[in-house]
Amino acid sequence: MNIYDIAKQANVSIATVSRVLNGGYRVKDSTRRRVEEVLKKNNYVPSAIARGMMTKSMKTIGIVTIDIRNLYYANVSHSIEQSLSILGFNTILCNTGYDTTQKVNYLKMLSEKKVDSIILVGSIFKDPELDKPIGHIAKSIPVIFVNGHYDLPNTYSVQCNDKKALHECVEYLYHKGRKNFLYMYDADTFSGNRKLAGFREAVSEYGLRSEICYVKTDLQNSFDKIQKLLDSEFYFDAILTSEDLIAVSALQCLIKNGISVPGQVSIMGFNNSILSMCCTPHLSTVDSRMEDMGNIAVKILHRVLSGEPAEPSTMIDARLVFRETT
Amino acid sequence: MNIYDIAKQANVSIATVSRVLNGGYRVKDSTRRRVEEVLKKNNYVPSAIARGMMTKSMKTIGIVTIDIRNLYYANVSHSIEQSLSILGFNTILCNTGYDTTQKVNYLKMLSEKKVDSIILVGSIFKDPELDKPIGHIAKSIPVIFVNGHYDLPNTYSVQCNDKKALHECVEYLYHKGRKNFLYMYDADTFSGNRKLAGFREAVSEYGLRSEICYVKTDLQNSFDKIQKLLDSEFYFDAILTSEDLIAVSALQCLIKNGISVPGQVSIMGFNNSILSMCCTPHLSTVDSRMEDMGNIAVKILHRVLSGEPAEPSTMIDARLVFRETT
DNA sequence: CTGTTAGCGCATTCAG
DNA sequence: CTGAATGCGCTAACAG
Repeated sequence: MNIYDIAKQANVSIATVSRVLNGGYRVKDSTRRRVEEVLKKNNYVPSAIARGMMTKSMKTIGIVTIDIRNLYYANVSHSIEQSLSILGFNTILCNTGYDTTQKVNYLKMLSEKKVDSIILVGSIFKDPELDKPIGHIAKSIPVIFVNGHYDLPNTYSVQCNDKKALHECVEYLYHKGRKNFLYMYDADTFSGNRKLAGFREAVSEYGLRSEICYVKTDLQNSFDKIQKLLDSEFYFDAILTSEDLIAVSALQCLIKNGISVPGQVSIMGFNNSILSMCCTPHLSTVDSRMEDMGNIAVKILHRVLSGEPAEPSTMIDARLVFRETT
Repeated sequence: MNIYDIAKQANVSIATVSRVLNGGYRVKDSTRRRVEEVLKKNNYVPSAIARGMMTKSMKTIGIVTIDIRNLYYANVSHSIEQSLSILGFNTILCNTGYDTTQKVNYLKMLSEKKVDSIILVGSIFKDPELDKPIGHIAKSIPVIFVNGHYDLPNTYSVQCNDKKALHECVEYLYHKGRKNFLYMYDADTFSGNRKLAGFREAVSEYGLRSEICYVKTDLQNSFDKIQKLLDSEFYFDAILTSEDLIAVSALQCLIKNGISVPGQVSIMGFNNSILSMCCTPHLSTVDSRMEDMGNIAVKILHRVLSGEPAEPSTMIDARLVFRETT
């Protein structure tokens, strides 16, 4: 069932059918109704792919993330997908994992499918192998980075001011009398690096003792690392993390060791995910405004696609949320 | 840059270019190499949409879920996406929410994009408005239900035996001496109904006192409901839920009220999500094998798409996992 | 307001 | 092994 069939049944030309399909302007009311009737009767569904052939657009965008099971990616992706859907776009989801080859491969698939844009959410590392593919793609379609940044033309980024947030966390706890800080992080992403930088900056600004510890995004691994630290000589009275999950694990470990939180040690997570409400005591954390990030990314994209000028880089502030672990 | 440009540069016809693009059979080694060189040099990317025009396939499937932020949907979707990616398919993600209109609209968009199949994960309710659209779609492409079921031709389902799982939970706690059961559920999905049925069946089989309570998938709402129940006359010593999140909330409420878990009350969640490990004590729960469900769904789909026969309906057993709340 | 025509970029006959 | 010709279903001029 295509427009030819419809045209025949309605006794019009395919051009007319196409017109009513696209808003029905410049077509007489009576014939439009006639065509619409035939359309309904046959349960006609236009082929977006034939349409895309002409318009050069399938009205779909690709979103590239590490792993949608991670609550941060899930939240941002959801917000992007919803905003996009309102604009009539569909979303191709790509879970690349941490492997560069995978990422390159996904980017290639998206290129072939002629997506209207690609949004990379937090999935970019300081990986030189990605420079070329991304640069190449940006030559034909806009590329948006959510919590990432590439200094390339036709590239836009929306970031959360993670650095400032970490700085403020340290500052807050310092004013509460904390002097020995542990920072646990799980990823070398752009965002991860900024958080780390914020921590380092603040810690040196206030002349604090500190330790930095890399862990996997995994409850057990974080737990073990904390336990090891507890058994070592490093004394800490404040733990900051790059992810709620890590903070939850740290919290559990401390409690198991009979350490009072926030009595002896303060803990803060990051992202304000549901996890922060599932542990006891409830976790203080940083609201990285995942939903806003997604919405803003789409707003920018929409502007770019409409040919309007758009900020190449926008940064929004996180918000500290204090609950029971500080 | 299209095959015409390539053909010209390589001094061959477009047919030859097309051949090397599709495996390079029936083309002399030397000319194939020549074409491949031109391909590389120009950084040629074939247009999946033009290809789709002929082949009637864009190599993409649609996955329809309620909300990817829900850990259950995220896990299943992730597993589907990954399996599909290996087969060369991309995935269009749709978060429909609970609104029927939205669902119908998404189904329409997917139809227009000519996806090779649609996988509905747990997103189907006993909603008669969906019968027609789904039935219509199934006429042209296979439709797979993950934790759902429609008795339509060209329709396949993979389900977790939720009913049996709930039955076993009750049975287990009964043998531990529990006699007063509370079941809290959050959704009227196919799966939700089966869980409820399993609970009812077991509770009546063992002659137990029981109460059933609907809550929103939301910490606060569950908490309030439990508190209200605590203040009422209904006494319970076992809580079963349709979702880990609800169980976590129940757990927190009991603890706040000074009730010992599992001393006085046992609690079990459902899904074995990361949430079950974030609370204290760790939640006993049901492993609904989210990853397996996704893999199986894709395996079935692959068979159907290859023209091989496939089971219209497959059911796998859940596994109870006992931690610290039972 | 409506119809005719020409592609979009590719896969696929069918000849050679 | 290779090329010429055709069509997938639609949009977009361009005429009328």
